[in-house]
Amino acid sequence: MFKLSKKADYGLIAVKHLAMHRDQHACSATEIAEEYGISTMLMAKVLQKLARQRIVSAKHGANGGYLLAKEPSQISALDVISAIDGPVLITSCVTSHGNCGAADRCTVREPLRRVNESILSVLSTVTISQMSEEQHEHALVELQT
Amino acid sequence: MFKLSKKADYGLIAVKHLAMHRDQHACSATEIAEEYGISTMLMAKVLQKLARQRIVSAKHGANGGYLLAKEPSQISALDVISAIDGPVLITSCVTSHGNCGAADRCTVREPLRRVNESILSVLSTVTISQMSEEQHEHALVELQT
DNA sequence: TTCATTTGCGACTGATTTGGTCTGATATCT
DNA sequence: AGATATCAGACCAAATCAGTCGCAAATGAA
Repeated sequence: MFKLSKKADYGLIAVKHLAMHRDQHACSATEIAEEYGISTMLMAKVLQKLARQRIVSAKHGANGGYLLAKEPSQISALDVISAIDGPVLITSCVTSHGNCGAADRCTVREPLRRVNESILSVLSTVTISQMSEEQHEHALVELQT
Repeated sequence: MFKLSKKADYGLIAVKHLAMHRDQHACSATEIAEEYGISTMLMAKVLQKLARQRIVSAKHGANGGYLLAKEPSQISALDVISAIDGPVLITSCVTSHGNCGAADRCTVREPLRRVNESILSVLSTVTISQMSEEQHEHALVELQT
């Protein structure tokens, strides 16, 4: 129903946390999870996915944990969300390979594809550094109607 | 995972169908469902929700069916989607009444609220009449960063 | 070297959501 | 009266999601 998964939500929280604590020690999954009252196990799983996509870098061992792998301004909300939940597709039809079987008859496919791209555009415009700022400027995103 | 429900998808198909057949006879749920290879029962249910939100108007009885209740240019994709699936909220935290319990600690709440509004803006900018056109202009949507 | 700490990964379970069906009622036209 | 539609809600099965567990591998410190 057009909702972010909790995992993606937690991912954004974690990445923002790392952005705010950068140049300090690496943050362990446990540390982050406890700070926000999230299950340790689940936060660990989320951070693993972020690490696999090279959004954060992991450090094993005692006093290990996670660090941002890029500048906060180079990480978009879309990066985080799709690292955790896979590609953002508002309909199942939009996929490259599989289609909904009624693709030939389906008249909303193409309009929805454009809506999808607008949403991708919104999500990729929002960066972690923007999410960490107090002040908020305005930007314009091209909507392909 | 940020996907439109199938019901919302079917709703858009149905409304677009009605837009293309306006000034003709009323279209029954069965007629629309068969044209696109969708379960009749399910399409009926979708149309009922659209009727309850006054997006389409229903006509009972033989030769009855549904007609658009407004001009296609006055119906947005958001209207259709939220009529079927309820309000579009990308996180559960964003709700008016309930919050996620960790609201005070949650640092992504406010940024996500702005992303949510940008998405609402995208969806409300796309109208059924636009979805029926072949030619597509470009519009600008303000993104609140 | 040994041990505690921490990430990495896959399997698993339970809860929630969603897709889809069925039944019965009500309205309307012929 | 009878055929055709919508209306409403209960209902079920399948898919998805949240969250847990166990075990392996890497690393740092005593």
